[in-house]
Amino acid sequence: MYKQKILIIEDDPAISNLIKTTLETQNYQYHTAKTGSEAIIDAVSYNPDAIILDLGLPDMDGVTIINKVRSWTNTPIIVVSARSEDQDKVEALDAGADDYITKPFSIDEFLARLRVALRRKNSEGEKSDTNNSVYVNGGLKIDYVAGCVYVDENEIHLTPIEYKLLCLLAKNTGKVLTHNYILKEVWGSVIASDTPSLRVFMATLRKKIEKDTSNPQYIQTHISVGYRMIKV
Amino acid sequence: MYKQKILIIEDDPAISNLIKTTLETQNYQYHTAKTGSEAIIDAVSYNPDAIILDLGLPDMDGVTIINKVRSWTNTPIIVVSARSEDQDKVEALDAGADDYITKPFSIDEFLARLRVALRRKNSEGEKSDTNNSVYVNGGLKIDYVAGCVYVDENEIHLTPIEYKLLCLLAKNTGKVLTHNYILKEVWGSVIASDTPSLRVFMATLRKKIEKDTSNPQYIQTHISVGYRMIKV
DNA sequence: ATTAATATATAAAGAATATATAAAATACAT
DNA sequence: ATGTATTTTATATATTCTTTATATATTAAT
Repeated sequence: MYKQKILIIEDDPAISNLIKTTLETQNYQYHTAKTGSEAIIDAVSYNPDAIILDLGLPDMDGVTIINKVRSWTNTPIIVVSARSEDQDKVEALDAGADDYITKPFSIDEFLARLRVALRRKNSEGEKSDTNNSVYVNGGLKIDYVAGCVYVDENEIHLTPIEYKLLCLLAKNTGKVLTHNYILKEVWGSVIASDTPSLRVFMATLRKKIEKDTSNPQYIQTHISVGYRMIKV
Repeated sequence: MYKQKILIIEDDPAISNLIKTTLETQNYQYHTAKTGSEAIIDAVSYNPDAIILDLGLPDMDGVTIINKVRSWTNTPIIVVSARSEDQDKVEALDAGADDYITKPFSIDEFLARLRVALRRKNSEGEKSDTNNSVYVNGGLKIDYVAGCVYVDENEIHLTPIEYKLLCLLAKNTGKVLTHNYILKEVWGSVIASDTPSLRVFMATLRKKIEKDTSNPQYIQTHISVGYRMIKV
């Protein structure tokens, strides 16, 4: 299962360790940065799901960090700070922080607020994925999210292996895939004796998507090598 | 210019007035509700951009209100509460609240946190289907607020799990949901041994909403993958 | 070209797996 | 206590996968 990645930006080792241990118990993955400049780099390269930011860093103003990060991503930022003045909170939140917790803080509340941040990130993620996930090749259409295949606008039913097979070919349109490669990808095995089985699946798949199976439009045979999906 | 609409759910007139005056100075539009049941209705009809919720309402538990609202919309909810116990915060935030402020609170901080909530709402953009409190698909109708389900205008009775299951499928109409995803969302667990239980629920749910269970109109089986609600 | 050797397509039977659903057992709530 | 909801268990049915067999096609060799 995917562990969510948290970037901790904090120079005080005591707080940093507390947060690290807490995140470990909750099975999150994390990475730490001790300076602002380091933090900016990590925010890019580590690609975290959420950022925990201490405002009192030695080399850079907290608001500057928030602005820098916000210039290219909406990754949730939770500020953790010793300063409880209104003005500090307002500045950080208006700069683009999503939440502001003052030290000392309760671990349970901290985790709950982190969950809020991650929940939001997730629900936003679903939205963007939903659109650009349709494969179209001539009259053939694969909707990966819906898990459906259409031939000339008519939905056709594929078994799990047939579906995997078609997706594999589609994702590699134009490339010849060897028998062994296909077996490894779809079945997970490389037992050569499964090749006859692959042939049977190829036949049934063609019967479902090709107009004339003896003159296939989509899936081409490369004798003694493998198969290839053609861009029509 | 469009004034953003805030729904205030608060029975204490003193706090209510304070918030109202504050919002007025900032040029927000607002509407108030004094009870939970009133609040639910207004959340639908007033269609606010953000909700300010006091947990200590006389007629309804705060978490219940959050759950109800969250069953059909992601409108940001900021809880304002006199209770500062960790447990209260965690419960409200995990139920779906976006922020939690304890009384007495600073007006400036309150406004900053409100701006955070509204900023997010804007960046998420217009969600088309998701924001409706009634789901309609052919003869199937779900009233999320009332918690009722109708098939061809006749109300049917669903058990809690059946209802959650149906809502999950409805919210993801068109998408195939895997067994594990459904188990995680409805039961909160990922124990694979629960799959038989899921099957039983699927059967009873179909018996209640499908005309012919052996040829389902709404819920389609994707063998060895999961289930899908079809847009009829 | 003709023949032999090899590769592929596909039908059909058999084995393995997944699903639907009834019914019993357990847990839960009022 | 009683009724309702959920989980477990068992089993028939349906679907999918593999194997086997055979016809056809392709390649290689003489």
